Amino acid sequence: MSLKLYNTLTGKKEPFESIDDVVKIYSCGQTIYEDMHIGNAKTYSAWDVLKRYLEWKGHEVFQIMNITDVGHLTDDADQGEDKIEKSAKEKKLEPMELVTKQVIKFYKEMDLLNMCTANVFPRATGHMVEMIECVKKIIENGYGYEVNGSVYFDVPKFTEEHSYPVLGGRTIDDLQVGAGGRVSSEQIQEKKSPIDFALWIKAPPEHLMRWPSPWGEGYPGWHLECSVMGSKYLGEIFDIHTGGIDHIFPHHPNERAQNIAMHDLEEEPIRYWLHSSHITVEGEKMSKSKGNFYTVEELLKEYEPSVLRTFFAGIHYRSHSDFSFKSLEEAKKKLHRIKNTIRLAEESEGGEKDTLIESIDRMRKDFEEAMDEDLNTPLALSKLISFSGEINNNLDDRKEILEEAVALIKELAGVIGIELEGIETDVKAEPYVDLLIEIRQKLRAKKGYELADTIRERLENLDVIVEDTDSGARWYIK
RNA sequence: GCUGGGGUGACAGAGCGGCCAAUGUGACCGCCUGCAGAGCGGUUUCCCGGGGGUUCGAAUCCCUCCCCCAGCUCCA
Repeated sequence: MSLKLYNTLTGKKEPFESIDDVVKIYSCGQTIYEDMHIGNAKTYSAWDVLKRYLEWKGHEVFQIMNITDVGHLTDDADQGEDKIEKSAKEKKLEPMELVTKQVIKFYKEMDLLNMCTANVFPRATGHMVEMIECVKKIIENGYGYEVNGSVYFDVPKFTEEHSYPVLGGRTIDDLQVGAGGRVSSEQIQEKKSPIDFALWIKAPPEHLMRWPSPWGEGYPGWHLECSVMGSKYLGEIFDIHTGGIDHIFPHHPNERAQNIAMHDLEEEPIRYWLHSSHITVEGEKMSKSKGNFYTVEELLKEYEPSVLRTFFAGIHYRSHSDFSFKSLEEAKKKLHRIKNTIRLAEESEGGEKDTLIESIDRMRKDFEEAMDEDLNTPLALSKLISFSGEINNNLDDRKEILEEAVALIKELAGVIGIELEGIETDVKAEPYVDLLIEIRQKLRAKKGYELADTIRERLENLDVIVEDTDSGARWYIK
């Protein structure tokens, strides 16, 4: 069975074949001037799953995710203010100070969400030398020109010799941002063609983030870092490039053109382009002005990371989907169901049957089939939940079979990013809770239900769930 | 306007030519419980935006109409 992926470059689902033994993936990461929000996390989760699934299928994977720590511009067409600078000024921080804080937070949250799996998280500012070299090469190869300390990519020249497949059905004319006379700045006017874009931008005097270059002090254009870091860590030609749907245009086509221009390539530099759809919040586009902007930080105060990952797994990466607390609650319940099964199976003594053997085989196949179809995690998840039901129905299977089934659930859930290991009772609290439970059992035996119920309620308030069963009471931490 | 993705049971969401349309949630009923929880079983009817076509057969393919959503300054 082979994995099929929807390739934006061709607009088709294609069987995935890697160029060589190691699958190389570039994932567009974050511009690090603000906190990670639910939408960012949704996208990163998709690429984390991509990596995990490829590895599960036996590939070796090398994935990088860039961290943009030199700001892009707030305005269109290489104009306006640098977002990192802007945010730093507002917070009265040195730009790199802001970046440092945000990067630490980013890693922490990625780790909490179980998606800190990229092999390298390269940062733009750490690759200034390479970026300058890249610009030089593009000029040498005849696709770039300098004007007044800025360097532009010569799009018309490029299209004479190379294709410019604008991803997602856009046309090259769409590059003409600001060409309608709306924006009339010096920098736009100095371009040879309105569809050219900046490789290197001359820094105005007040600009804080600046680096010396052969063309004077400046800073890199938006698309440059991705071309440079991709080539550096993954090579001139590599397998997969991922990003948000918003990057379909113009970022990715420009990045692709740069890759070709800098290495003077004849062939396609990147084979598969994957794009993840955005999520809306309660039916509306997420935006700060609407106040429906949820950060990972605040959501993690209310929900454990696995709940978020279950929520993400429940949506296909290319589908539009809606985030709401209701949907998070649903995700929480799904997770609960799976966890419950694991508990029940682990607690079971086992019996003589081996009914589950077949289900285990089928589960594996179903999972792979679902995931092979362009990473259909919602289907995979639903299969996992059905499988939980089957286990619940066969808790009297042989113990080793139950163990195998549980191991499989953990393994497969792990592939779609849901961490199921380590749901243990709090060791320190254990003897005290046991004591309370014991007392409660004695009360129940004497029909002292009122107090017994109080104990149960009070424990529940402390996130300790008590359940009475035929063979006595058991408890776990919520 | 342009480009792309969609419209499936109360809701969320799979299915993309034929195995009486997954799965979860909600609601209701039953079993089990002192009660609850968890678990199990059942019910939630005739269904797949409208119309036309292709086919022995369509939610699935084609045409057409209607309606949503996203992208089109930077954004995951």
